[in-house]
Amino acid sequence: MPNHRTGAGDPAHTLRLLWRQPDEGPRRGPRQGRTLDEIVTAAIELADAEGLDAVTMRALAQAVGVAPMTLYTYVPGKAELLDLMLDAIYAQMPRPDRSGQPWRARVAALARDNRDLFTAHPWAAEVATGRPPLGPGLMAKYEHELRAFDGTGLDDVTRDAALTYVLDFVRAAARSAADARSARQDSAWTDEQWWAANAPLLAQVLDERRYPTAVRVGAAAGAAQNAAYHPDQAYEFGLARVLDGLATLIPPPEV
Amino acid sequence: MPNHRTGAGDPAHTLRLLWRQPDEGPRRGPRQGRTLDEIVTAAIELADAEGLDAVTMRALAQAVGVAPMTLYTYVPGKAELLDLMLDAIYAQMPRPDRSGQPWRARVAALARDNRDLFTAHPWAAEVATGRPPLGPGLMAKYEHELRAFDGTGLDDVTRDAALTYVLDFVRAAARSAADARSARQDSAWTDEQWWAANAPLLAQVLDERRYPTAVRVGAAAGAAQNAAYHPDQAYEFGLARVLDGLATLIPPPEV
DNA sequence: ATTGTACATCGTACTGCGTACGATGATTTG
DNA sequence: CAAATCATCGTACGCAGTACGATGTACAAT
Repeated sequence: MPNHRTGAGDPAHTLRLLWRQPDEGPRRGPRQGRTLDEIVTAAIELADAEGLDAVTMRALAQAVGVAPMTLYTYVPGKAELLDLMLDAIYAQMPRPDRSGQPWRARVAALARDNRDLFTAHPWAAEVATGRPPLGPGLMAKYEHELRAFDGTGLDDVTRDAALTYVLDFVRAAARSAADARSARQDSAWTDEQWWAANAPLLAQVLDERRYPTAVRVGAAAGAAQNAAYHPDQAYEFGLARVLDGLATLIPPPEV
Repeated sequence: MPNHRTGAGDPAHTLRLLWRQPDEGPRRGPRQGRTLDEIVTAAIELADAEGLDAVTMRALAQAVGVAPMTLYTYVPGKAELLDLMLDAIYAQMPRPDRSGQPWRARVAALARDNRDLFTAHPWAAEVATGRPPLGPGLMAKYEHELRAFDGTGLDDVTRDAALTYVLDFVRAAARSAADARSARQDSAWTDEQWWAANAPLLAQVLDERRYPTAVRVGAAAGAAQNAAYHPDQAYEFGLARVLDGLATLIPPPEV
């Protein structure tokens, strides 16, 4: 699959699409038979159901009932479509008021909200957002998530760094889970079968005197997660570490 | 680019290649004109210089001076080639004895070693290793890195989880850096130009009353890193958090 | 020395991707 | 009603991984 990445299109055009600013001017010629939202929604559904690789311009065109090239009258190209998809799912995230809770609960909740996002839309974890889709969805998300650090005493720069740190952790965990998922789909082998196929051959070449710690710890870790990689355990362990790591920056509440 | 992933080939065949176990039996017919190591080395050099996307079977074949289809006599397919490439760069990593140092220094050093790996071979950060290349390189790496937690009192399962946590953090940081790098290469815009192109249009649509925190913090963060994303700062901040997070699991040394 | 077999090499071709280009026809403006 | 504009879409191009089969080489058996 291509390296999926946001912000790859013309910035001005992309921004106009994200904020749904129609070109003004006389509207001659036939009207468009679909809306931009219909296209974006169909693309998201396709990605949810079959993965980002399944979102080809031909497949998407078929899903909305037009010819492939017709899509290019709605969107300059696939790059801009990805920005629109991401901003749309950001916009749909829940944003409850959590101002009454302590910071640790608020940050844990923000992590959970993002984890849920990646559960509902696993493809989103694959997309590189170094140049983020600066649309209304991302803005609302950013505004809401920064609020999780209200009252922690962090300065603005550190607040942004802390949020980035939490989001990067959740994304990395989601990426691992998504990788495992797509490996399961694409490959003829399940994880269990794959490890089982490797084990006997590995035993032949693996010298326990050469790799004593690796063999012992690997066996223990393998047994603890049933031979297959268990993303949930890694997530829970990591989230606890993330919160503890942030706690050293934040003074405990006065009791 | 395809979703790069290790462990996608036949496990038995892949393992045999990783551990360089030649098929026995009578060797009839012409000898091969290249060695597997030559192929793998050329692929790594190509990836280092031009990125993983540049490692096409055609380009690699040209680099080693054979026809594209000839590569398939050395390697069953591109999937197995990736496993070989990764295990080879793992094997080359430095593994100094750090048993005299405190755990925090040892873990910081292991993070640095991995960061250096991804600096030398940025493409490695893009590869999903849910089904890792179980070759001599990975084994040596795993053995050495587990030793960083010697004397911390962590049980084997937690030790593995802690190592995974650190490695995932470094990989995620490297992936962001690699994304930024490839965005710079592929796009006609530099990061600075891209943000500069967005700023004025964004100012028009961005309502400060609607997103007060986002606008304030975003401006502060942007100023602190010169408008462009700065991976080094995020890495330093994150690594300190990672170590603090692990410290809550590990009793301080007796003085 | 000769022959048969196994194997390395490689040319051709298939499918599927994003999308450039240009023809067609529908709709609105003058 | 004519002209301008624009949505729609068929065709085609380059590039990816690699399946298939032809060609020729080097060793084993005779």
